[in-house]
Amino acid sequence: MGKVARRTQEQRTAETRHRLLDATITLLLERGYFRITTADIASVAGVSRGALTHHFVSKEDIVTQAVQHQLRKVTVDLHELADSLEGKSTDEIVDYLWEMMAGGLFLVTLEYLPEARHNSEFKAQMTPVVKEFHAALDAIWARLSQHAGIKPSQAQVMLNATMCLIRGMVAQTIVRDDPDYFRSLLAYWKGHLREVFVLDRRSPQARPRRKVSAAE
Amino acid sequence: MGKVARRTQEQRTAETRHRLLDATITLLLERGYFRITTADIASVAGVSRGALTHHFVSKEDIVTQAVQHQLRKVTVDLHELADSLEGKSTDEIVDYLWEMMAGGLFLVTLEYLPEARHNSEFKAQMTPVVKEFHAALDAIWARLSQHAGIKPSQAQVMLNATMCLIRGMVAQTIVRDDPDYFRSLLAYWKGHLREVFVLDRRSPQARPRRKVSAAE
DNA sequence: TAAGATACAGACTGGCCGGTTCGTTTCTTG
DNA sequence: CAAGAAACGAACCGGCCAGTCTGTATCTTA
Repeated sequence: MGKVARRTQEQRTAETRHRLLDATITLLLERGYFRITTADIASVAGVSRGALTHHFVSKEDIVTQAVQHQLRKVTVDLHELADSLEGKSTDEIVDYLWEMMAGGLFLVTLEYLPEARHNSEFKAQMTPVVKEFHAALDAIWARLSQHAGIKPSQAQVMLNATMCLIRGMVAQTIVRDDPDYFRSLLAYWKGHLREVFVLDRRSPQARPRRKVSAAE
Repeated sequence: MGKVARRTQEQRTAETRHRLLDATITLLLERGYFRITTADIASVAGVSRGALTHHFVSKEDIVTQAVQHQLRKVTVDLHELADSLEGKSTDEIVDYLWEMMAGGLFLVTLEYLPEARHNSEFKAQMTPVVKEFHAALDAIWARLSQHAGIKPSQAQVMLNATMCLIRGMVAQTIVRDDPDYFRSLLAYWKGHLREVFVLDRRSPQARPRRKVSAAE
């Protein structure tokens, strides 16, 4: 049988870790944090449990790093979205964020949140990972606000609200199978965003039609 | 020693079940679904595991019934809120809903959602419980909309959006310790609600409240 | 008040799983 | 190429826990 080509230690490590992290995300999504075992992860990754325990000191450790892995990929995607913003509507941005969150990102979050709430060590490991992502989001919101006729501070609040709305909706999808309901909520929110957010293609000084009350 | 007063079977059952359901909610909130055992629940309730297994066929069963118990109590509270709505602002309603959700209701939900997502039997048991609650919410929203003088359909969407926003925010509180952030989101949302409710105030029909149906 | 029914108590068990340990293979370095 | 280091594989173990089962107490009913 064809032996694997000779690789440097660095390559072996990178590949194995990568496979394990991908497998972890896949399994978090498919089976959830409390229903997967380290043996499952190793199996899906196609390596032994020994390999897993060699690279990650605990289950919490590999999950934390897997989430970081995922969030960083998503951050890259979002920056690409911000790159290609010409002619995009706020509707499209909302749709994009919804697809992203409902398509797995927030479902994975929902899997580890209960653990984070009750396992302080795990929470301590996860906190900086989440902070990094939130900071990245703020940067992306700032970029989006540049394309619109509103102040960055307003964009921050509105887009963070958008994310929270979507989070709540995704959570509800688990126990509420009602696409029309979610469509109506998204449609309402898109309408609201359109009123305030004017994605601008030419004139850089488009003004908001309404004032938004920022922090109290 | 003072023996327990003689009780009918019905009383014994009701009391034991009630203690077990209360203990389940308490423990779901404090330790989470996957970190509590049926032995824990029995212990907190002050009964034996035998009593628990006598009244509930499985862990999923007792959790489902405990959640139903909690949701029905919350429904009563919300109807009381709707009763005493004179002179209340939308700000106060938002604050009430936030306190309710962040104070435990949605944290409990977050505990069982992962199980519901991956355990189809559990999900099947939980679905009607959640549906009942959603229907109750719709009825309450209808009452609120009559009070505020806006169209029921609009109130449905806005108040459901409010709930989803709050859900997303509560989820985020677990990994984001930043009260100012959440305050600013709530402040923004209150402002938005004020605008809409004021906007539709111009056709106020001050009719007496009537019973409303949850039907679409 | 006796017999059956219901409520409750507590021991047992079989499977699971994360962490540990140790042996083997692959790569690096001098 | 030899020796050490890193990567990996696999068996083992100790604790945990939901469900089961059997025995006992309390209540109902005829």
